[in-house]
Amino acid sequence: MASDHTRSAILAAAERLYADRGFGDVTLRDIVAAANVNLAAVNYHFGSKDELIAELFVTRSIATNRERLRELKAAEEQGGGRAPIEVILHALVGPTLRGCLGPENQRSTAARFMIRASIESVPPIRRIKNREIDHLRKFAGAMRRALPDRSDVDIYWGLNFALAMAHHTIRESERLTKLSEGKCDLDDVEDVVARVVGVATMALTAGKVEAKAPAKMAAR
Amino acid sequence: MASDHTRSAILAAAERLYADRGFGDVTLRDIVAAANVNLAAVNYHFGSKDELIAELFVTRSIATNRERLRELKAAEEQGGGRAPIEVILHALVGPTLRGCLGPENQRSTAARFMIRASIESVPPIRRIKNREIDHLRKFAGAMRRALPDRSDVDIYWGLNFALAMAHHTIRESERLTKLSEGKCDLDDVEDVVARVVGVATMALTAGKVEAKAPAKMAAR
DNA sequence: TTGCAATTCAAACACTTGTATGAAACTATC
DNA sequence: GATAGTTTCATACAAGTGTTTGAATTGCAA
Repeated sequence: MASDHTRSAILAAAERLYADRGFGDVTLRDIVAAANVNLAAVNYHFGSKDELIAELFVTRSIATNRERLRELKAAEEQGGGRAPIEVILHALVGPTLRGCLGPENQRSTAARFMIRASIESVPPIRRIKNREIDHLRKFAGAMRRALPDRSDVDIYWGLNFALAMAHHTIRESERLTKLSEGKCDLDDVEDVVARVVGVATMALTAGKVEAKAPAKMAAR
Repeated sequence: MASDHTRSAILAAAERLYADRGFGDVTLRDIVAAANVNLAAVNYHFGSKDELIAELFVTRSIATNRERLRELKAAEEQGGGRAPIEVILHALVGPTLRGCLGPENQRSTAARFMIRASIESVPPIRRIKNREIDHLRKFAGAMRRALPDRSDVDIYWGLNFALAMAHHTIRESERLTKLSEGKCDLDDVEDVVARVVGVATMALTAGKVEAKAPAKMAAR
């Protein structure tokens, strides 16, 4: 067992560096320098650089997924097995957005790391990432229960678009701020969440309460 | 002037390799091997690896932007200076989606390269990329003319979400196919374009033609 | 304390990267 | 056809990468 101090120092330093600068240009020597440990410590404790990244990713992955599922389950139980679509979507995109946006000093390193992981797709992560599909399927199931009249195709597209808006907003938050000259306030996280959930909900419910599919025009 | 053959062979090979495998793990030696030229040729013709990437990016960048603007101008002129919002959004996301989705064999290498560039953000590209904001501003202007009652904030968010859905769908097309077990047909590009445009249009016009804003609930 | 395993460390290793060099081959002009 | 300028080529270089090694150090039990 021993001290464990070195091990966790490496994990913390690596996560912070990866979150800040991406996987591309963070070297093992950067990590050990930030963690104040010896170069060989990484290979001693984790086996290889890739295994370190993998451990980082799986740890955060199950944590994030657990949080999302907790929100989901709670909502479904409260609604007797069927939650409103907005609440489901909120459970899907809320945790990530909350972690990655908002005032600089209260952003979670963990969430920023996960965003990097979802963007850069380095080999050790890509290998693990397929399991995420099972996790998303649970949300698809809940959405189907919330919107029993919707086709599977529409459900999946709605899920895709919800994740798209959340992730893209995080990834390009700087550009959106600059483009809008600060008019879009990315620090007001709950407003961002509400916008994403609102649009996704509309995408999923359009043509149900109202007439019929307003999409499909323009072009060709 | 000379043959130029080597130069363009390098450009073509580099673009294809970067589009397929990303900037991260494509080496100069991979490129010269694919182009059947000598290793030193890259530095001779382009100065450095970064300058090769930059030239690739600026060339494609102005080409893509020109295509999008051509569609936009045409639509606005036809509408007497004001185009329908769906057509504007179609001009924004159509070209990219068409280039990156659809049957494998007819995907444009150029567009796939641009997606890579918009994702991986390697230094030489990041330096150039700020000009894209000016380009997006032109679309924001057109959208404002199409929806004069909408606030700037809503315009920018709509623009952001439209790009989000288009890019994310391209980037995660494989996962969406797997998640939906093939039910979402990513090869039907015009259907994808229509879905993206449809949702973005809804996001931008909600609470205008119909009753009142269905968005903004959930949370806080 | 003694002994033994776990951990740390400096150093080196094997490999890959982008770039530089100088000679060779080519091309076009006179 | 000789010459000057351009382009190709094999090769070497310097720097950086993850990993390995084997000796030193530490921590803990007998």
